[in-house]
This record gives sequence, structure tokens and C-alpha cells, in this order.
Amino acid sequence: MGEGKIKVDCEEIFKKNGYRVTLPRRLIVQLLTNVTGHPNAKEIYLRINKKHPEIGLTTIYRTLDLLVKLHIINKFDFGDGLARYELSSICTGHHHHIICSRCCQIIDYNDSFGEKEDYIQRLQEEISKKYNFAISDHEIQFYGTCEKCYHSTVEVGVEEASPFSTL
Amino acid sequence: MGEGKIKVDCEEIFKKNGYRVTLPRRLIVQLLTNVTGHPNAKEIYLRINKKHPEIGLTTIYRTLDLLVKLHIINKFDFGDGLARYELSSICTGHHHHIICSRCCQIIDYNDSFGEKEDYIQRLQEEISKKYNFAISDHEIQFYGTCEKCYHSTVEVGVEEASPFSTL
DNA sequence: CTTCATGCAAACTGTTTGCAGAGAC
DNA sequence: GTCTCTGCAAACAGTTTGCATGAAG
Repeated sequence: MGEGKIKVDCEEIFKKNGYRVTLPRRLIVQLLTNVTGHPNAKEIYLRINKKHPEIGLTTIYRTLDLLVKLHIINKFDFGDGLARYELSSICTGHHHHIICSRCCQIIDYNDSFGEKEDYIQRLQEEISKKYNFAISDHEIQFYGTCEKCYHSTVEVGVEEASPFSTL
Repeated sequence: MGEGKIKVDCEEIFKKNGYRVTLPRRLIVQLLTNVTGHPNAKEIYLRINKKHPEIGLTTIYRTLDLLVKLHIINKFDFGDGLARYELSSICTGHHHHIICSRCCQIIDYNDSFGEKEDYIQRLQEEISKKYNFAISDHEIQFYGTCEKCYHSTVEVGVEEASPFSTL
């Protein structure tokens, strides 16, 4: 995909901000560029570890922190207590998340209705004025039940259908 | 405020789902009803601890889990790795969050533009159809810089502010 | 050659669990 | 009286930190 392009951008960003371009940094950006989903630190570590067992988990964390700081990636917690990561909109364009409260499946939602940007734009301006906030980004999450979970549940107890359930 | 009403509701919810109504449970619901902001478990513990030092942190966690399970409260992580809680929309009506990326201040945003519900409603239906999702809830978060942080930064280091706002 | 980045191990911190005793119904 | 809830302490898991070594520029 846009791997080449993104990689170049990131190296520029590293350099422009006084950070060195190193193997772990390139690998992690590359992984996040090619992966689908929202891996957590350990998942990233395990995948990189296959080909580069010399790279430690600590480096993964430090690199992820750096990438967040440089706005290259976003950090999320969808409710399971794990920090999850994905390329930021700088690289991918806006998209949002649809999360199944039961199986914790996360779907990226990327359709852009023409009206949407208008609406969010206006909302952003309103809020910006009212609260004196320089808004730079937004997220929308939809919570619900995916088809599979919906059908696999004969009786939907109150307890089962909970968003953010960490059990 | 709506404390009485909410409390009654919650006790009903406890009972209907086979849970007992206990002091810690009532205290925690009451606290979350009256507090502004999005306290984490420890903050809740400390506040309750003042008057009820016999109630332990474990109970706080277990009660919060229960309340989430019963949809009485929502659990969030705004990026600092702490689980934070607030009454769910069942009790408070929809609202969303504006988060300062620097000082982590969180503002509840509650204005409802008439068009908004329409828009979200339509979006929800679209998504519901397209992804076969039974959507039950949504969240919107705006990220940015609050007035104070914005002005308190004489020199905006690259790392602090997004130098990549050329989206 | 200087300075930043890394790896390891150990520390930290928020959260969860096992178990015996206390409390709700 | 029964069965759930609670408190304590100890275990866990994800993440961070200190320090010596290694690599980037």
C-alpha cells in the first residue's frame, strides 16, 4: 500500500524533530502501516520478535510513546485496559470505530458522507468558540452488538450486553 | 439534584438482576451522581474512605465493574492509562468529551444542536445496515489544547503541539 | 567522537483473585 | 439461615525506569 510513502514521511518527521532513524522505529512504523486492526504493545512486540528477537518490549513501548508524541499514531483504550495503537489520520485519513461490546471486535468505519465533514466541522467550530479550545482531532465510537454475537445469544441478559465489559 | 431518582433506579436495577443493595454500592452510585468530572477508582476510594474507612479499594473495583455491567456507569480511558467512570446516558442523557491533550483536562460537552441527533441517527442507521451491527450507544471525543495550555506555552516545542497540522 | 537509543532487569502501579468472615434478604 | 458481598493480602499484568552497552550521525 502506501507503505513507501508513509515510511518516508516518518523518517522525515523523526529527523526534523531531532530523533534518529533506527531499525526498531522503522520496523514498528512499517508494521503499523501494514497491519489491519489495533494491536497492543505486546502484539507488536511478538510480531517483531519473530524476525528480530533482539528487539525488546521496552523499546516497543518507548517507540510507541514517541510515535504518539509525533502524532504518527494514535493510542486507544477500547475498554479492556490495554493500550492499542493505529496509524493516525495523518497517514490514513479520518475513520472511526465500531466496537462489539461482547466479543470486543473492532471495525474501522471509513465511509464519508458528504454531510458528515460539514457537520463535524460546524460542531468543532461551535465547541472551539464556546470552550476556547483549539481542537485538532476527534474520534467517534459506536458501541453495540455484532451480528455473530447477536445471533449466538438466545437470551440477552442485562449483564452480557454491557459495553466496556472487562470480564 | 436527580440524586433521589437515580438512586431509586439503581436499587431497582440491582434487585431486578439479583444483586443485593449494600452500603458500598449505594455510596458509589451516590458519589458518581453528585460528582462532576470523571474520577478513577482511586479517587472514588479516597473520597469514600473519608467517611467510610472500612470500605476497601477492592470493593470499589468490584462495584464499578458491576455498575458497568448493569449499564449504570460508563468506563473510559482518555489516554492516561487509568480507567475513569461516569454515570451512563441512562442517568444523564447523552454528552461527549473535549479533552486537552496537554493537561488532560476533560470537559463534558452537552449542547444538543437539533441537527445533531438527526445526523447521528442517520449515521447510526447506515452503519447498522452496512455492518450488521445492533448499535446501542456512541461516543464522540474532541482532542485539542485548552486555552490555558495554549497560552502558557511560550515556545511550542514540536513535541507539545502538533507540527503536522498540515493534514 | 558525541549523543541518543537500546536491552535487560527490576521497580511501579492499577487491577484482579482467593479465602474467611460479615451482612443482606 | 442461606448465599452474596466485603476486606485483606497477595498475585498479576501492563508499563516505566536506571544503567551500562551499542549504534546513528
